Amino acid sequence: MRFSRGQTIFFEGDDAKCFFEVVSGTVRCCGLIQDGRRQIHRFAGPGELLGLGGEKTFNYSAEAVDEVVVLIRDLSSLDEAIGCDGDLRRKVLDALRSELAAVRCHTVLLGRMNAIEKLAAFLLALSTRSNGIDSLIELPMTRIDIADFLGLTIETVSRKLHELHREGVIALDGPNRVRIADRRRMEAISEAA
Amino acid sequence: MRFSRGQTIFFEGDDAKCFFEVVSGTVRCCGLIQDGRRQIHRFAGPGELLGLGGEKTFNYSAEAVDEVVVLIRDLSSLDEAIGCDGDLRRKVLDALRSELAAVRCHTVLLGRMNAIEKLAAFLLALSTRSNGIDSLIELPMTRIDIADFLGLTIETVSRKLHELHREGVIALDGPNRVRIADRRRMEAISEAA
DNA sequence: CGTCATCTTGAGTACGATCAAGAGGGGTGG
DNA sequence: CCACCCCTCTTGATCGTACTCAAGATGACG
Repeated sequence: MRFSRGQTIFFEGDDAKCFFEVVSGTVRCCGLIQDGRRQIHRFAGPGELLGLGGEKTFNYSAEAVDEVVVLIRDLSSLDEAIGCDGDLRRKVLDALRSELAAVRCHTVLLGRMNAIEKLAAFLLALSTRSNGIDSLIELPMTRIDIADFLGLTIETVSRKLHELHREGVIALDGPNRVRIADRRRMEAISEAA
Repeated sequence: MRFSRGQTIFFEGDDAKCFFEVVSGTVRCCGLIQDGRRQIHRFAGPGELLGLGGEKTFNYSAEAVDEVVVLIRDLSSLDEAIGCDGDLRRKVLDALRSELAAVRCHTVLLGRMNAIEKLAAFLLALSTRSNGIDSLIELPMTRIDIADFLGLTIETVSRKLHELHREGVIALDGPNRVRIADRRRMEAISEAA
């Protein structure tokens, strides 16, 4: 199943009849408060599973950040299937556990880091997730997405990005491309646990 | 197994050989950054499971907030046991899912609420969790714990608590006892999704 | 009664938000 | 091909909330 930039994959509150596996592209998972404030919990990339939260309805919304392809799987029979199929069981449990670990890490970032530490930690996480070796980072998401992920405003994201640039820690090649120039300093700034 | 106020149940980084079920008392689960800043992910009460994160080592620390009794369970055989035992499977999956839902909710609070909204949401959650009906809330944890849970400082927690009191939304009966005087206003303040 | 830890309160500061304006870039249509 | 529009991003000025630093109050315990 294919979704294009900005399309919603599922809404918070929808009946959770199925779960999803991201094949390509990036998905943002977000929660809202009534006056429109938004908090993105997670950017999900290829291989990651969505919608395992597992109550009757989804408790967050999922939207396509760019061109996204997902597999749709039936959720109703998952619990029993987990019992039978060891591989599936491991896959689902691993997905839940790594999501839990990631969101705990994110919690520390949101509650206890300042703006520049948040940015540095975010960029480093993207770097290790996508390229592994290369220091070039593609940002498929807009400043709004980054801000809503880090608990900041778009202006602060922009300012701190350029501050990192002025200090020689990163190079900016257009708004959506960043290169880590000084990984050591970057890690020092985001001294996360 | 019994722990008293302030004792550590397990450390971040310890080998995760077992998991825990809280029998009585309150446990705080927290992550740290190197300079000592702390973020509490969760307060776990009776019936809740700890340590299901499931990597080789724990990725957070658990400490007793007050007098705590926990059951210790072997983790090594859990994956297979989940395959055999449907009740256990449901219990573990439910625990993972509700923890995930709670931490997502917490993420919105940390990233997108201001101090007074955080306090109101925190007190309401405590109220529904413990008493259900009664509006009296016991706070087993100190201001430091509350601050580290909400991503605030102890001074701000104290100030905002007294602000809610001045406005007639809550009554304060000593530092560790709060009564919700005007639940409607409370919910309006914490208009969480 | 004294000590220690926790909590409260005040004054000043700083960080990030808000408000506002302008720059860049891509797409569409004339 | 250029002009225009729209959307995103950047940059500046000001403001406000929560933090920091500091001192005092409260309560538990020996």
